[in-house]
Amino acid sequence: MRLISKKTDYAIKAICFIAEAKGRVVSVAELIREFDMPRPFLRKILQILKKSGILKSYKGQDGGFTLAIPAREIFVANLIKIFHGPIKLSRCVFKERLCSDVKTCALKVRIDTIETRVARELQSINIESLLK
Amino acid sequence: MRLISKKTDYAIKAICFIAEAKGRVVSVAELIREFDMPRPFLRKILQILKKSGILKSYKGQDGGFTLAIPAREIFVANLIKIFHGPIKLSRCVFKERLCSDVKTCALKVRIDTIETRVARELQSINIESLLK
DNA sequence: ACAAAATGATACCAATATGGTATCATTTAC
DNA sequence: GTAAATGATACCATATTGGTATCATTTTGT
Repeated sequence: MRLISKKTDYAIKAICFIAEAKGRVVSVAELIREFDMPRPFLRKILQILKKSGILKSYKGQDGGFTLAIPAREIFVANLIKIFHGPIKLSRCVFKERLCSDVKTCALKVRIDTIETRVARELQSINIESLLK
Repeated sequence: MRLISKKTDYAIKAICFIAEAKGRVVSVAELIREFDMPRPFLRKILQILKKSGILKSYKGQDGGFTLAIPAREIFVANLIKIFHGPIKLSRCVFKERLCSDVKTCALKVRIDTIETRVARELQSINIESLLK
């Protein structure tokens, strides 16, 4: 029951570092010199971020990554979604046999409220606000 | 990344039903007649709830369960904690090498704020409010 | 041309959490 | 004494998470 997994955590740190490089291409080698992350795992994460349009990549010697979009437009909620899908704090109980059950629905309404609020807050945290 | 797992879900439904029985001893047989839950799984859940002091149990024929404490004093947050441990939305990054990292801490503060709020809300939902 | 250094793609593996099953022991009511 | 209930415990299946390994491709520098 974690909002921030290793993947998200590594991704945030790497993106912050790349953002601070201000357009200079940053390689995985440089990132693992800076952070304590397993190289192949980080590579996989960066590849996913590239496919998701968060990073741009450059192959070949002196290759690496830059931001594909401004740091201000990258939100923590986006990253969580990329690695773990939509934020769903409770399963959809409506598919169950007893979906009309008052107890379940009364609870679902309240969990949904919490969920919406959490999602909104995560959507409000962008990478730019984590820099410096 | 679910707040309400199957265990918690089944537990809540079962506790609500037992609460509505108003002191009458309720057996597993009766519960699975009412709800669509796997018998051995539910048994395990109820045993844990008994050990946790939420339910009282009665062995032997005509045995079963009653509430050990009033429905008003059983909170959803308690149940989540029983089955999944303390609600921790982010891992403790302070143990990591780069714990003094500004980015990480800036994020941690914000995640912690969300976490505290979620925990408080879950702590405010008691079983009594889900009855009828 | 070629080697080095980088990412791209992909397959695989280990640990953990979750959801669930099965079995036997013990207790109690009739 | 038997049936019906919980107590205890061991086991299993699946999904998720975290991580490794390998080879292909691209680019730079000589």
